[in-house]
Amino acid sequence: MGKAYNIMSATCVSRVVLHRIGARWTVFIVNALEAGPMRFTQLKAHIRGITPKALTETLRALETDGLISRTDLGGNPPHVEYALTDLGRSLLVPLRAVRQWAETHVPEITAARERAASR
Amino acid sequence: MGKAYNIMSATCVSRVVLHRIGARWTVFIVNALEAGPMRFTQLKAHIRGITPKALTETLRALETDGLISRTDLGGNPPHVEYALTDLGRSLLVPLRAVRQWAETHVPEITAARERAASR
DNA sequence: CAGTATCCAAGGGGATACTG
DNA sequence: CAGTATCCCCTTGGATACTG
Repeated sequence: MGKAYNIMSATCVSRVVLHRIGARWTVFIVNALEAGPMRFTQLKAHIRGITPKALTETLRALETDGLISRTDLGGNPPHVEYALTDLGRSLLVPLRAVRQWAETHVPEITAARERAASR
Repeated sequence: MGKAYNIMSATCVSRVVLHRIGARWTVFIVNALEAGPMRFTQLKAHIRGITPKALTETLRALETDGLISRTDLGGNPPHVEYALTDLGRSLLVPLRAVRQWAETHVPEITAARERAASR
Protein backbone atom coordinates (compact mmCIF):
# COMPACT_ATOMS: atom_id res chain seq x y z
CA MET A 1 0.00 0.00 0.00
CA GLY A 2 1.00 3.62 -0.16
CA LYS A 3 3.79 4.29 2.23
CA ALA A 4 2.04 7.20 3.90
CA TYR A 5 -0.93 5.20 5.16
CA ASN A 6 -1.22 2.22 7.41
CA ILE A 7 -3.70 -0.15 5.85
CA MET A 8 -3.89 -2.23 9.01
CA SER A 9 -5.21 0.67 11.02
CA ALA A 10 -8.92 0.53 11.64
CA THR A 11 -9.12 4.17 10.70
CA CYS A 12 -7.10 3.83 7.51
CA VAL A 13 -9.02 5.82 4.94
CA SER A 14 -8.52 3.26 2.20
CA ARG A 15 -10.21 0.74 4.41
CA VAL A 16 -13.07 3.03 5.21
CA VAL A 17 -13.56 3.86 1.56
CA LEU A 18 -13.62 0.20 0.60
CA HIS A 19 -16.06 -0.47 3.36
CA ARG A 20 -18.31 2.40 2.41
CA ILE A 21 -18.30 1.37 -1.23
CA GLY A 22 -19.13 -2.18 -0.22
CA ALA A 23 -22.03 -1.06 1.92
CA ARG A 24 -25.47 -2.15 0.91
CA TRP A 25 -26.83 1.02 -0.70
CA THR A 26 -23.91 3.32 -1.46
CA VAL A 27 -23.44 2.59 -5.15
CA PHE A 28 -27.15 2.86 -5.79
CA ILE A 29 -27.28 6.35 -4.39
CA VAL A 30 -24.08 7.53 -6.02
CA ASN A 31 -25.25 6.12 -9.31
CA ALA A 32 -28.69 7.66 -9.03
CA LEU A 33 -27.19 11.06 -8.30
CA GLU A 34 -24.90 10.88 -11.30
CA ALA A 35 -27.77 12.13 -13.43
CA GLY A 36 -28.31 15.17 -11.23
CA PRO A 37 -29.65 16.26 -7.84
CA MET A 38 -32.54 14.32 -6.37
CA ARG A 39 -34.97 14.66 -3.52
CA PHE A 40 -35.43 12.15 -0.74
CA THR A 41 -38.62 10.66 -2.11
CA GLN A 42 -37.26 10.59 -5.62
CA LEU A 43 -34.32 8.54 -4.43
CA LYS A 44 -36.58 6.25 -2.48
CA ALA A 45 -38.71 5.62 -5.56
CA HIS A 46 -35.68 5.24 -7.81
CA ILE A 47 -33.89 2.78 -5.58
CA ARG A 48 -36.51 0.12 -5.25
CA GLY A 49 -36.44 -1.79 -2.00
CA ILE A 50 -34.66 0.76 0.13
CA THR A 51 -36.38 1.75 3.35
CA PRO A 52 -36.45 5.36 4.55
CA LYS A 53 -34.24 4.35 7.44
CA ALA A 54 -31.55 2.85 5.23
CA LEU A 55 -31.76 5.77 2.84
CA THR A 56 -31.33 8.29 5.63
CA GLU A 57 -28.40 6.44 7.14
CA THR A 58 -26.56 6.03 3.88
CA LEU A 59 -27.15 9.64 2.88
CA ARG A 60 -25.81 10.83 6.25
CA ALA A 61 -22.74 8.65 5.93
CA LEU A 62 -22.00 9.90 2.43
CA GLU A 63 -22.55 13.44 3.56
CA THR A 64 -20.16 12.99 6.47
CA ASP A 65 -17.43 12.01 4.07
CA GLY A 66 -18.22 14.91 1.76
CA LEU A 67 -19.34 12.72 -1.11
CA ILE A 68 -22.79 14.24 -1.37
CA SER A 69 -24.34 17.53 -0.36
CA ARG A 70 -27.67 18.11 1.30
CA THR A 71 -29.51 21.31 0.49
CA ASP A 72 -32.60 22.26 2.41
CA LEU A 73 -34.70 24.53 0.21
CA GLY A 74 -37.26 25.05 2.96
CA GLY A 75 -40.94 25.58 2.29
CA ASN A 76 -43.87 23.49 3.21
CA PRO A 77 -44.03 20.74 2.25
CA PRO A 78 -40.26 20.47 2.77
CA HIS A 79 -37.89 20.41 -0.16
CA VAL A 80 -34.45 18.89 0.25
CA GLU A 81 -32.04 18.09 -2.51
CA TYR A 82 -29.13 15.71 -2.52
CA ALA A 83 -26.34 15.99 -5.05
CA LEU A 84 -22.91 14.59 -5.69
CA THR A 85 -20.08 16.86 -4.69
CA ASP A 86 -16.99 17.12 -6.88
CA LEU A 87 -15.43 14.60 -4.54
CA GLY A 88 -18.39 12.28 -4.95
CA ARG A 89 -18.30 12.63 -8.71
CA SER A 90 -14.61 11.76 -8.73
CA LEU A 91 -15.47 8.54 -6.94
CA LEU A 92 -17.36 7.45 -10.04
CA VAL A 93 -14.05 6.77 -11.73
CA PRO A 94 -12.76 3.96 -9.48
CA LEU A 95 -16.33 2.75 -9.09
CA ARG A 96 -16.56 2.30 -12.82
CA ALA A 97 -13.30 0.38 -12.75
CA VAL A 98 -14.72 -2.07 -10.24
CA ARG A 99 -17.97 -2.44 -12.12
CA GLN A 100 -16.12 -2.92 -15.36
CA TRP A 101 -14.04 -5.63 -13.77
CA ALA A 102 -17.08 -7.31 -12.25
CA GLU A 103 -19.02 -7.37 -15.48
CA THR A 104 -16.06 -8.58 -17.47
CA HIS A 105 -15.43 -11.47 -15.15
CA VAL A 106 -18.95 -12.58 -14.38
CA PRO A 107 -18.57 -15.80 -16.38
CA GLU A 108 -15.40 -16.77 -14.55
CA ILE A 109 -16.87 -16.05 -11.14
CA THR A 110 -20.06 -17.88 -11.93
CA ALA A 111 -18.12 -20.86 -13.21
CA ALA A 112 -15.95 -20.89 -10.10
CA ARG A 113 -19.03 -20.88 -7.91
CA GLU A 114 -20.67 -23.69 -9.74
CA ARG A 115 -17.49 -25.70 -9.46
CA ALA A 116 -17.43 -24.98 -5.72
CA ALA A 117 -21.12 -25.79 -5.32
CA SER A 118 -20.90 -29.18 -7.02
CA ARG A 119 -18.50 -30.46 -4.43
CA MET B 1 -25.19 0.10 -14.97
CA GLY B 2 -24.31 -2.35 -17.69
CA LYS B 3 -27.38 -3.36 -19.57
CA ALA B 4 -26.80 -7.08 -19.19
CA TYR B 5 -26.93 -7.14 -15.41
CA ASN B 6 -29.57 -6.10 -12.93
CA ILE B 7 -27.78 -4.23 -10.20
CA MET B 8 -30.85 -4.29 -7.98
CA SER B 9 -30.84 -8.04 -7.82
CA ALA B 10 -29.46 -9.43 -4.61
CA THR B 11 -27.47 -11.91 -6.63
CA CYS B 12 -26.06 -9.32 -9.04
CA VAL B 13 -22.41 -10.14 -9.35
CA SER B 14 -21.32 -6.51 -9.28
CA ARG B 15 -23.00 -6.25 -5.92
CA VAL B 16 -21.35 -9.35 -4.61
CA VAL B 17 -17.96 -8.21 -5.82
CA LEU B 18 -18.38 -4.86 -4.13
CA HIS B 19 -19.43 -6.58 -0.97
CA ARG B 20 -16.54 -8.99 -1.04
CA ILE B 21 -14.04 -6.22 -1.66
CA GLY B 22 -15.54 -4.25 1.17
CA ALA B 23 -15.32 -7.18 3.55
CA ARG B 24 -13.03 -6.86 6.51
CA TRP B 25 -10.06 -8.96 5.43
CA THR B 26 -10.27 -9.41 1.66
CA VAL B 27 -7.83 -6.74 0.55
CA PHE B 28 -5.29 -7.80 3.13
CA ILE B 29 -5.21 -11.31 1.78
CA VAL B 30 -5.23 -10.33 -1.86
CA ASN B 31 -2.46 -7.86 -1.19
CA ALA B 32 -0.38 -10.33 0.75
CA LEU B 33 -0.65 -12.90 -2.01
CA GLU B 34 0.44 -10.43 -4.64
CA ALA B 35 4.03 -11.19 -3.70
CA GLY B 36 3.54 -14.92 -4.24
CA PRO B 37 1.93 -17.99 -2.71
CA MET B 38 1.66 -18.22 1.05
CA ARG B 39 0.81 -20.78 3.66
CA PHE B 40 -1.93 -20.44 6.23
CA THR B 41 0.33 -19.57 9.10
CA GLN B 42 2.37 -17.19 6.98
CA LEU B 43 -0.77 -15.29 6.13
CA LYS B 44 -1.85 -15.25 9.73
CA ALA B 45 1.48 -13.82 10.80
CA HIS B 46 1.56 -11.34 7.95
CA ILE B 47 -1.94 -10.03 8.52
CA ARG B 48 -1.68 -8.99 12.10
CA GLY B 49 -4.86 -9.17 14.07
CA ILE B 50 -6.66 -11.74 11.98
CA THR B 51 -7.99 -14.79 13.79
CA PRO B 52 -7.78 -18.27 12.29
CA LYS B 53 -11.52 -18.29 11.98
CA ALA B 54 -11.66 -15.06 10.00
CA LEU B 55 -8.73 -16.17 7.86
CA THR B 56 -10.35 -19.49 7.02
CA GLU B 57 -13.66 -17.90 6.18
CA THR B 58 -12.19 -15.25 3.95
CA LEU B 59 -9.95 -17.74 2.17
CA ARG B 60 -12.93 -20.02 1.52
CA ALA B 61 -14.98 -17.15 0.16
CA LEU B 62 -12.22 -16.03 -2.15
CA GLU B 63 -11.67 -19.58 -3.29
CA THR B 64 -15.37 -20.03 -4.00
CA ASP B 65 -15.24 -17.08 -6.35
CA GLY B 66 -12.10 -18.34 -8.01
CA LEU B 67 -9.94 -15.47 -6.85
CA ILE B 68 -7.43 -17.64 -5.05
CA SER B 69 -6.37 -21.26 -5.29
CA ARG B 70 -5.73 -23.70 -2.46
CA THR B 71 -3.10 -26.36 -2.96
CA ASP B 72 -2.68 -29.13 -0.44
CA LEU B 73 0.87 -30.40 -0.68
CA GLY B 74 0.19 -33.10 1.90
CA GLY B 75 2.83 -34.35 4.30
CA ASN B 76 3.00 -34.13 8.02
CA PRO B 77 2.96 -31.51 9.31
CA PRO B 78 0.47 -30.37 6.65
CA HIS B 79 1.51 -28.02 3.92
CA VAL B 80 -1.10 -25.91 2.16
CA GLU B 81 -0.42 -23.04 -0.17
CA TYR B 82 -2.71 -20.23 -1.19
CA ALA B 83 -2.10 -18.22 -4.32
CA LEU B 84 -3.84 -15.66 -6.46
CA THR B 85 -5.41 -17.05 -9.60
CA ASP B 86 -5.23 -15.07 -12.82
CA LEU B 87 -8.69 -13.83 -11.97
CA GLY B 88 -7.53 -12.76 -8.53
CA ARG B 89 -4.53 -11.01 -9.95
CA SER B 90 -6.72 -9.11 -12.39
CA LEU B 91 -8.69 -7.81 -9.44
CA LEU B 92 -5.61 -5.93 -8.34
CA VAL B 93 -6.24 -3.43 -11.12
CA PRO B 94 -9.58 -1.99 -9.95
CA LEU B 95 -8.38 -2.39 -6.38
CA ARG B 96 -5.46 -0.15 -7.13
CA ALA B 97 -7.83 2.38 -8.68
CA VAL B 98 -9.82 2.54 -5.47
CA ARG B 99 -6.73 2.80 -3.32
CA GLN B 100 -5.32 5.47 -5.56
CA TRP B 101 -8.52 7.43 -5.24
CA ALA B 102 -8.65 7.00 -1.49
CA GLU B 103 -5.11 8.13 -0.94
CA THR B 104 -5.49 11.08 -3.27
CA HIS B 105 -8.57 12.31 -1.50
CA VAL B 106 -7.66 11.67 2.11
CA PRO B 107 -7.38 15.36 2.92
CA GLU B 108 -10.81 16.15 1.51
CA ILE B 109 -12.46 13.28 3.31
CA THR B 110 -10.76 14.12 6.57
CA ALA B 111 -11.76 17.74 6.23
CA ALA B 112 -15.35 16.78 5.51
CA ARG B 113 -15.43 14.60 8.58
CA GLU B 114 -14.06 17.26 10.82
CA ARG B 115 -16.62 19.68 9.50
CA ALA B 116 -19.34 17.13 10.21
CA ALA B 117 -17.97 16.36 13.67
CA SER B 118 -17.84 19.99 14.77
CA ARG B 119 -21.55 20.38 14.38
C1' DC C 1 -42.26 15.74 1.78
C1' DA C 2 -38.65 14.29 4.53
C1' DG C 3 -37.69 12.17 7.58
C1' DT C 4 -37.96 9.58 13.09
C1' DA C 5 -38.97 5.98 16.20
C1' DT C 6 -39.05 1.14 17.41
C1' DC C 7 -38.41 -3.44 17.20
C1' DC C 8 -36.23 -7.36 15.54
C1' DA C 9 -33.50 -10.89 12.88
C1' DA C 10 -29.28 -12.30 10.68
C1' DG C 11 -24.59 -12.64 10.45
C1' DG C 12 -20.05 -10.71 10.38
C1' DG C 13 -16.38 -10.79 13.21
C1' DG C 14 -13.58 -11.18 17.66
C1' DA C 15 -11.65 -14.14 21.67
C1' DT C 16 -10.35 -18.38 23.11
C1' DA C 17 -9.52 -23.20 23.20
C1' DC C 18 -8.85 -27.46 21.01
C1' DT C 19 -7.35 -31.23 17.20
C1' DG C 20 -5.85 -34.44 13.15
C1' DC D 1 0.77 -26.77 10.44
C1' DA D 2 -3.74 -25.91 9.26
C1' DG D 3 -7.34 -25.56 10.59
C1' DT D 4 -12.31 -26.50 13.93
C1' DA D 5 -15.34 -25.55 17.56
C1' DT D 6 -17.74 -22.44 20.60
C1' DC D 7 -19.40 -18.50 22.54
C1' DC D 8 -20.72 -13.93 22.33
C1' DC D 9 -21.23 -9.24 20.89
C1' DC D 10 -22.73 -5.79 18.15
C1' DT D 11 -23.51 -3.65 14.00
C1' DT D 12 -26.23 -3.74 9.58
C1' DG D 13 -30.31 -3.77 7.72
C1' DG D 14 -35.33 -4.95 7.11
C1' DA D 15 -40.38 -4.09 8.53
C1' DT D 16 -43.58 -1.08 10.20
C1' DA D 17 -45.63 2.92 12.06
C1' DC D 18 -45.64 7.63 13.08
C1' DT D 19 -44.68 13.09 12.69
C1' DG D 20 -43.40 18.26 11.89
